[in-house]
Amino acid sequence: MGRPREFDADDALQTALELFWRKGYEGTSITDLTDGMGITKPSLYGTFGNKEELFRMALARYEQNYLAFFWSALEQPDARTVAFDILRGFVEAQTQSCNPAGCLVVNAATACSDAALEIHKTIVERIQTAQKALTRRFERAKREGDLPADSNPEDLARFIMTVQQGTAVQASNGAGREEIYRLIDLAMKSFPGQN
Amino acid sequence: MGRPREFDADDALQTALELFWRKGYEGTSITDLTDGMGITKPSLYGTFGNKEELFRMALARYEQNYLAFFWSALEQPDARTVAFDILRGFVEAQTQSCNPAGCLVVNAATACSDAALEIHKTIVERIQTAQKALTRRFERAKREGDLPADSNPEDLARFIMTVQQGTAVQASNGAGREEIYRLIDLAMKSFPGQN
DNA sequence: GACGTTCCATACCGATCGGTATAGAACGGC
DNA sequence: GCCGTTCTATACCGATCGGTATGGAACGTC
Repeated sequence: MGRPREFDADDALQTALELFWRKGYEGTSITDLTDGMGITKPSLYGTFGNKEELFRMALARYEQNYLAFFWSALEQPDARTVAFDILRGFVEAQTQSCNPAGCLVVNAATACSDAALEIHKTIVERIQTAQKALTRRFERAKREGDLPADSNPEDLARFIMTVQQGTAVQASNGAGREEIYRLIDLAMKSFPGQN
Repeated sequence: MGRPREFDADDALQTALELFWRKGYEGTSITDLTDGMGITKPSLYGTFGNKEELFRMALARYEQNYLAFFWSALEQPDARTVAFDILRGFVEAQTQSCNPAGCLVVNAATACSDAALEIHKTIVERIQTAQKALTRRFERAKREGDLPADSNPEDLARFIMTVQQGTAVQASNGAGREEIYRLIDLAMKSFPGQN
């Protein structure tokens, strides 16, 4: 039924993801995308809807391929391991030499034009969702006696997310993986638990 | 000698600064600028050169008005006070209710289009300059016995900068001043010195 | 009051933005 | 071989991008 498409939609989406990752949502033009993906504009619009929908698909792929560790880290037995695994996982995702440095989500989380407000809103929601999930996990840890009674789960979750966001900026600006590993070792000294 | 300009260049620059701060370099169009500043395009180009030069002037003003505390904090007597004053100063600048949330520099430090590469390079240089100055200050502190002999000044400086960059993202995404104050109190537990 | 100078208002520039209409090429089903 | 369908190629759309040419209005100087 009909002419088969001459490109692999999955490969094309991966390419779009890497372009958005490296250049941001607004910094990536349709021409950048079609050139990189090796397809024409009607193919892009026919397959992915429009630029915003394409970005959302790329974001979903990014979360699935590069941020999935976050949700499994939540299942670690104690709060300190949860926190450390999350930070290590983020750093790995942000400093793979075969991928753009930094984090697609953080890159899209700061200033943006009026035209990109909807995308920005989605990004902020995603961050809040993760931060809330981490807060819930730390609340559980506190109930389980895993975190001290005087600790504040919300503050601890915000701290971990903040360090992650800071490392994303550092990675975008050229910091290496080993340096950032030392950084999170240092940051973990603020976290309650085995000193 | 000639007709006097009908607007205050300083006010106009302040408005441009706030627009760039809120919407980013690429997200702010010339029309956004002229509308906000209440001037016409020839006036903008006659007074400020072009968009890139205007941004650089706005950046200089930003550093002067909102980041000057950084350089005076370096003169505090001990490393811990230096670090704490820097973090507090950043949070104050990023969470003033009369100004856009977040940090102009961090907003411009992540992903960007090819067209903005020069701006991005300048921003990264600025961050590196500050980070290096902080490293030098911590090296001095180590020599003075103010930091432990086994501490790594470069890592400590990177840590402070990373927390600052993370708080900028948090502020951009709506975190309040008090929450971020608690955050940096927590972060300072990783820093060598009194408890 | 004419003059050179500077600024402002309008209209315009080529290029690019995101997005689409049209037409032809490549397939499966009959 | 013909048909309906789905893809691709090209050309095009209005809007906006950053930036400028032109012409008149407002000044200080003489």
